[in-house]
Amino acid sequence: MSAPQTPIPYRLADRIRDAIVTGRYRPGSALREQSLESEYGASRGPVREALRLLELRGLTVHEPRRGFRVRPYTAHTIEQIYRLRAVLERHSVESLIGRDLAPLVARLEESNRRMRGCFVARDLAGYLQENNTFHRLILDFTGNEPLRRPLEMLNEMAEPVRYALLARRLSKSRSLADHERITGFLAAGQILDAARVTEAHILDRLPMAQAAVAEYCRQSGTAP
Amino acid sequence: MSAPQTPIPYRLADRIRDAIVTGRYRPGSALREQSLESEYGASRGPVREALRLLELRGLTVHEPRRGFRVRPYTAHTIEQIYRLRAVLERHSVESLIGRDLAPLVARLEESNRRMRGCFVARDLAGYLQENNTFHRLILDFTGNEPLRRPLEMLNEMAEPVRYALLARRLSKSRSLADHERITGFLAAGQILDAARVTEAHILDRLPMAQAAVAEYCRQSGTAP
DNA sequence: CCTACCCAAATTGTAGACAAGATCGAGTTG
DNA sequence: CAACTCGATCTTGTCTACAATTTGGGTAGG
Repeated sequence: MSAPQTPIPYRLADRIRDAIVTGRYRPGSALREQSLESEYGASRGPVREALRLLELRGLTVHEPRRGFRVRPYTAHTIEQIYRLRAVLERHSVESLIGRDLAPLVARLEESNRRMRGCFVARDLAGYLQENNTFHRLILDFTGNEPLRRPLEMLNEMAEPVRYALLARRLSKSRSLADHERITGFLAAGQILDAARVTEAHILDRLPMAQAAVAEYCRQSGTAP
Repeated sequence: MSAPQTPIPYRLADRIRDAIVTGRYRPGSALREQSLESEYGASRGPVREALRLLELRGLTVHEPRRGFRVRPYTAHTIEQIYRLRAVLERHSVESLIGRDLAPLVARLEESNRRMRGCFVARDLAGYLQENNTFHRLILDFTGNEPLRRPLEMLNEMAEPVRYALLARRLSKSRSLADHERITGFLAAGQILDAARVTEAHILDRLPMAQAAVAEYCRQSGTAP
């Protein structure tokens, strides 16, 4: 009768993720199993597993016998993440060549409408979420399974910085216009143009992200 | 006094990895904790962690309450993996722009010499390993940390197919010639040419990989 | 000031037990 | 005959407790 309950490590990973993204756990700081155990009321197994799940999502790093830490950042790292994301998102759009894009375009237009709604309502959280939805719709439609994990990883890695940006109210809405251009090109079957705009769409934000990363990083602890 | 030993899950993951790559565990087949426990003489904790480590390397997949399975493959998946690897390796070479490549070139030439040695000695295993070394040398030199995990993942995913190819003695040595061309371009500072050849170097092998994947896949178990 | 040793803290490994969910087959029903 | 239901059984999920290694840092001695 009750919905099949998702295992503790997954729910735990989401909660820890939020703490990382919102900056409560600083980049480079140690995540000690005992602390997390008592903080979240779970036992060792699930805690370790949650940390491994977060490693899979790019938010933690682990060194044997040294434990887990929040992934450390530098401005240079952020640049590498954004450039890589640009390349991969472009690749995902290019891989749409030869497909019937009508169903995808319909969903993208719907997403754009919702995003516009969030924009006029000043719902920044919803706006950001809809932004992620747009890119996820494309990725899902490609059906490119090997591409999913790397892209999700890079997106998660960039999420703390995006949150820092949000807190400063920067970058209010180049996104929506870009998304509408991309959707338009896809609707017209001009895939390569859509891919080019997608790449630029991501690279455009790099400067702001680099400005925000300084905010986000205080103690780095960039151990080799 | 004793050497600092690497934790059990890591050694265990390597052993299970070998069994997957060599085809002893078929793609899509279930990896049950109890079986692995008794087979390798470790207890459930380390076994579960080893399976998570392999998920991080792209060799296993996990569904909550259903357990771990060897990652299933299709010919289509292999194509996606190779195309993605081509894009990423190209990106890694392109990111060398503006660096002093002398130290890298020296190491690459050394690797090429070793590879030639393996070739004349008909040491196929060493040849394959040296092949991986070449690409790893470039990746390490870029210092692009966010790029490392995705590329290693895709490489590991392709490893079972590569092994199947090796078993059939196919594709004996376009690699060495390609590597020497790439090294030459890098030595001459022609990065973009090196990047182009790198991309082609990987895409060239796609047809053979697709031929081999049929060999490797017998029972797929491609559960949604 | 530097080195060697020692100790506290953290991670790692193991065992046992029970709960919760999934799998699969037998039996029943439409 | 097909589909569905109900359990028995297997597997994963979770917790507790204890032992073993290793790390990191502090202290004493040269």
